[in-house]
Amino acid sequence: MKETKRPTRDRILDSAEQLFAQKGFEGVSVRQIMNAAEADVSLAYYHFKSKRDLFDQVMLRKADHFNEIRLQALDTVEERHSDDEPTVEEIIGAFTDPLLDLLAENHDEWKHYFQLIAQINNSPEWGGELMTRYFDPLVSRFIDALRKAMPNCEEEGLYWSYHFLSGALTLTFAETGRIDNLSNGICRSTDISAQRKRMPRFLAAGFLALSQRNSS
Amino acid sequence: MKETKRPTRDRILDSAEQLFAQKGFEGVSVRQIMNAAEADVSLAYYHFKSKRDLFDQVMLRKADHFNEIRLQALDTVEERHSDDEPTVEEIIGAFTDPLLDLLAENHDEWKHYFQLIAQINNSPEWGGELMTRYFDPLVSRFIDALRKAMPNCEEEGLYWSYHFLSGALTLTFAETGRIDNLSNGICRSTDISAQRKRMPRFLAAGFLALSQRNSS
DNA sequence: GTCAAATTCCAACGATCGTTGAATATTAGT
DNA sequence: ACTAATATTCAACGATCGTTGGAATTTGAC
Repeated sequence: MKETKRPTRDRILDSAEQLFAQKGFEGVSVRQIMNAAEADVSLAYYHFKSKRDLFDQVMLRKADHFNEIRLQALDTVEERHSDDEPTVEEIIGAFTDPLLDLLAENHDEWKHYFQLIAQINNSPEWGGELMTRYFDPLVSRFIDALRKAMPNCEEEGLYWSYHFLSGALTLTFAETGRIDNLSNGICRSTDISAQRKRMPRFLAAGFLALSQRNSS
Repeated sequence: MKETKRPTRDRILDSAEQLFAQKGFEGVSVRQIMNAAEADVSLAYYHFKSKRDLFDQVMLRKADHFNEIRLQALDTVEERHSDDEPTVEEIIGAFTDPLLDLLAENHDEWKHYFQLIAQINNSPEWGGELMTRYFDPLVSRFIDALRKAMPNCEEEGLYWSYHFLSGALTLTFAETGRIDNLSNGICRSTDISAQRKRMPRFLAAGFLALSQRNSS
């Protein structure tokens, strides 16, 4: 039986995604990436313009699908509530659950991309620019939906709530193993169902707590 | 008037802290650090054993103070409630407010250390180990306090709640400017008082939402 | 002022970095 | 089979990497 090999360009992107996610952009050399991809160093510069371009293509490759499934989930939620308003927890679930589904169903394929985003999001150098470029249109749609679900929420509270959500979500993606250490094995970084059960509820409660204008 | 210069070792640590925070460990060379510190390259290896040792000393330098002020804040809260139980929001406030105070009162001195921790916490390579090494004793004490304040909370929910807290907190520390972009200037990454007003309330609501054992 | 210790400067090491040009092999269209 | 485009290999470029040994200087105790 003939072994059909994965195209070189894809193998490079795969290796780059994994190594960038583990060591960061500067922590990995082009040679290491091409070693992992089992291809000559110079092929990196045949298929991509530069190391930075390779990095951008890694980000781009999955960003669309990343956004689409969440947009679909939001559409589904909104269609289901054609006459009334969806709950905050439902909206947040549409934001987080599709990603947790990806991880649960195809962990090997998505794990490193998620870890990459976790690092980007918390990088002072790239976090502001890259996250904005790749995910802001989607995020804005979700914030619109949340604003409708919490008409009394002040704008500032809405954005800070999303910010807290973003931090909680991306740290979960990072799968650093810290929660495993801290909890002495009670929790596991890779336990997707534990996350799905708790994250939307935790975050929805936070949103609602900031949605009530009050003095204190 | 004689200009008394900051000791070389401290200048190296200062520059290293800033550059590691901005570009990551591998993103900065020892030469760049020593240039910023206005000292010869080889002095890095007189005062420290290696680049990695320099990094560890940067982490260590402020970790103790980092932990102490929060431990004090927790003690104060517990003393204030010698007869009853402190609220979840008070405990979380003791965890976050001392840090926000540092940032508010001495932003230039602490900003980069906070950003460094934000990156470490989300790094698959170092997050698990380093955060555990430097902050776990303190975190365990806070989790103990939270467990007492929410006696019905299941252990797993408790740890996941802290995990979400940790992600929200560290992303806030990262000051990436993303919330500035997303909110069109309504929120600013550096607005400490906005964070202090919202973070404990948001997170306390999340904790409480997961503290009630229920079926769903 | 002397002398030893602590600190700084200078020059360089081998290794690895991102990147490139040109030669070679493979594929696809005719 | 011939050709043109696509893909891969090989060797190397200058720059920079982390690190070191040793000479020169500054400091502090007596």
